[in-house]
Amino acid sequence: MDASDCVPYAVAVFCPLHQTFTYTGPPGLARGQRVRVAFGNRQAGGIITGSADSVPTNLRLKPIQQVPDTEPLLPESLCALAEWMARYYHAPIGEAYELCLPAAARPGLALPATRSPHSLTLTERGRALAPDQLKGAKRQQLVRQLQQHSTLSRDELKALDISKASADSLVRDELAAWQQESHVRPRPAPESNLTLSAAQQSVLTELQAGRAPQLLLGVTGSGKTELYIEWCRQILQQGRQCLILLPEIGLTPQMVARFSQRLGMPVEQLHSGMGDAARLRVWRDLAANKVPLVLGTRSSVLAPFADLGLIIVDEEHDGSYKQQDGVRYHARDVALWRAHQAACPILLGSATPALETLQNAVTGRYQRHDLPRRSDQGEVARSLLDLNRHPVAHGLSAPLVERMDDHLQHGRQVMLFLNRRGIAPSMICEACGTIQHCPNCSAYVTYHENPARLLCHHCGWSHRPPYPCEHCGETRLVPLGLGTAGLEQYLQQRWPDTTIWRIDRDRIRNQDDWARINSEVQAGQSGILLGTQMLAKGHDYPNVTLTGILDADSGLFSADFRAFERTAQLLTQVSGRAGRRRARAEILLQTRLPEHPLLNQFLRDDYSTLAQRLLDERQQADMPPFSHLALLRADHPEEETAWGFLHELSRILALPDGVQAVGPMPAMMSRRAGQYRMLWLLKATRRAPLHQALDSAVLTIARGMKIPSRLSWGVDVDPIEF
DNA sequence: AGCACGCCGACT
DNA sequence: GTCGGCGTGCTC
Repeated sequence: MDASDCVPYAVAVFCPLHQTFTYTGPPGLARGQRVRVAFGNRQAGGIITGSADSVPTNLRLKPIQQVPDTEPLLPESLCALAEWMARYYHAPIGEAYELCLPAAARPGLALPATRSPHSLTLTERGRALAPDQLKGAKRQQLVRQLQQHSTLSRDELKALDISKASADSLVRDELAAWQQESHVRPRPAPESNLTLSAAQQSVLTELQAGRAPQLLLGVTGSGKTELYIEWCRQILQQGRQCLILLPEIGLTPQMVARFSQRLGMPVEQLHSGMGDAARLRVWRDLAANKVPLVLGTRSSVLAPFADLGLIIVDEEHDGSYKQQDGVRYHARDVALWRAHQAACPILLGSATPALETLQNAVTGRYQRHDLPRRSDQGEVARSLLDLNRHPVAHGLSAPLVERMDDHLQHGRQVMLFLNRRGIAPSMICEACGTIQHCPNCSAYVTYHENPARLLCHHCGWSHRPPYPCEHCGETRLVPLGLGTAGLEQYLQQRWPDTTIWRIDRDRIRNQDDWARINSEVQAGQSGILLGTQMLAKGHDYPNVTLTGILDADSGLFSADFRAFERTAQLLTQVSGRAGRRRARAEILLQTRLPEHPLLNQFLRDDYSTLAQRLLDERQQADMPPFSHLALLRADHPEEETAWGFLHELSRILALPDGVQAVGPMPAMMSRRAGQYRMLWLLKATRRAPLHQALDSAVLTIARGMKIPSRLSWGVDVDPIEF
């Protein structure tokens, strides 16, 4: 092609800069097409955002090096999403676009052909067979499943706990065959194989008629999931696509199995554990409208749905929806934007909605629906145990131990909840009394047994004892406080014949561990569950009749204004695990502050009432959702440099009316992985002036300020961590 | 973010 | 004399 035929294009280059770059290329390239360009003295991937309207005349434009695809890979809906994210989150434009592509597509090079995975289907003989004639329980189960679902993918087989060996044995007998998954879009079974309760049916009817974003308030096990599935079935039957967002730990294989069983069709998932190739396949099939439903974690809200018909955000209050590095987006808020753009319904589900969400329901921006508890759920009695008035050993007060004995003797399960924030197994020096810090972070180290190690949960630093005290150098460090590991030892010793399930990050590394322990506990054998925050995300535990919250106070003293909200959610969620289908369940909260208003309100009020009171306090204090926050962040190996950078910015920047600033000040975790973190907090009642302030801050930094070397900075809109 | 250019300290 | 420390500046 003659160079004179070339036309200028605006390209979002994948680098952290707040601007597009102009390149020349052959005419006819479209917005959303991938390119590879020479950038400085290296190559980089990018996306064409449009033709360049004002061509800079003073510089020589470089030509686009490669155009790997003939069509735009990024559909218009995702281009619009990237543009909106860059604007709303004040993120570099290239990073926003890059985030919308699967990792395999980011270098701007030709993509490998993706092969769809194999799935199992019955042969003519297999379809005619009565499963009972077959030998082998697994084989029978598999044939039954296949007769119900027609095909099962490898993932679904795994979810049903059927090995490849059992499948292969059917294939050998010519009852089933592996086939390349067809390119026809799976369809749900037309009729549900379960009946909704009257309450569920009436809420579903309301939901389907709703227009605005909708909030579904219902405890775990109130039947939210069945509602989700039945609504999805309706949307899928119209030939449209559904997105189900789940928190990080919530994406269990059981959830996938439940959806695919009830819908009678395979469903796809997207989560961090998947490889680039698998992700790319789902991504492309979504764009081609060959995948009708996705269950996914945070980043799946950025997937290229061709015809989005419904978005459901389960556990919408969950913190794992907020990305904490790079483009700091909130998947729930992005989901709201996408639903608006696609003009499709969106449902936020939670037993403990975020205060922001509840307030939107109060003002009528969202429609609220309450799903009542199931009638077979028993009463729950909540009470406080004053730790000042009872003897305590290993974190357990005498009355709690007594109640535990009683419940265990009756063959019930007991759940103990330990908030890591409160009772951390830190290391104290016997010689001088210093509690040991991580050498890289402003956090205490924690102590782990088996193998014995000091380690930092924030940067991964670890050291084998003996370790010299950071203050006096003596090697006389002993564990202080109580972690789950230490408590587990004690429980085992005190109740030697009782099963103890430990549920924390050390014991549960992946979805399989999580699924296994959940089904073990659900089997109902008497025992003690001991766990941290993860318990709040557990499933129904019908045989748990006693819940002990060992440190109800922890979290009450955090400087974070969301501390009470999070505590109320945590206490409600943990309490919600227990006492289903049992006449009476007990929840005991151990506290040193028996007069604390939040704890006392928790005893008598439900979450909605409690949350309304917290909202009133937020209004008094002019905090979110009654005002809006944004952070400017600076990280640097030297505290002074990080502070100086933000201070300089605060000096130069003229803030619009209605925007207040706080700081610069150290972040709550002021040092992490050897970097000091400083924050400059902006607050405003209305969003417009806040965004105006952020725009000029970004412009000032990018154009006018010299940025010290090794300094990293960024913006966090609607921050949840300070 | 990368990457080169450039200007001062201890090494074969 | 140079190898390399990282401060500074730039990327169409």
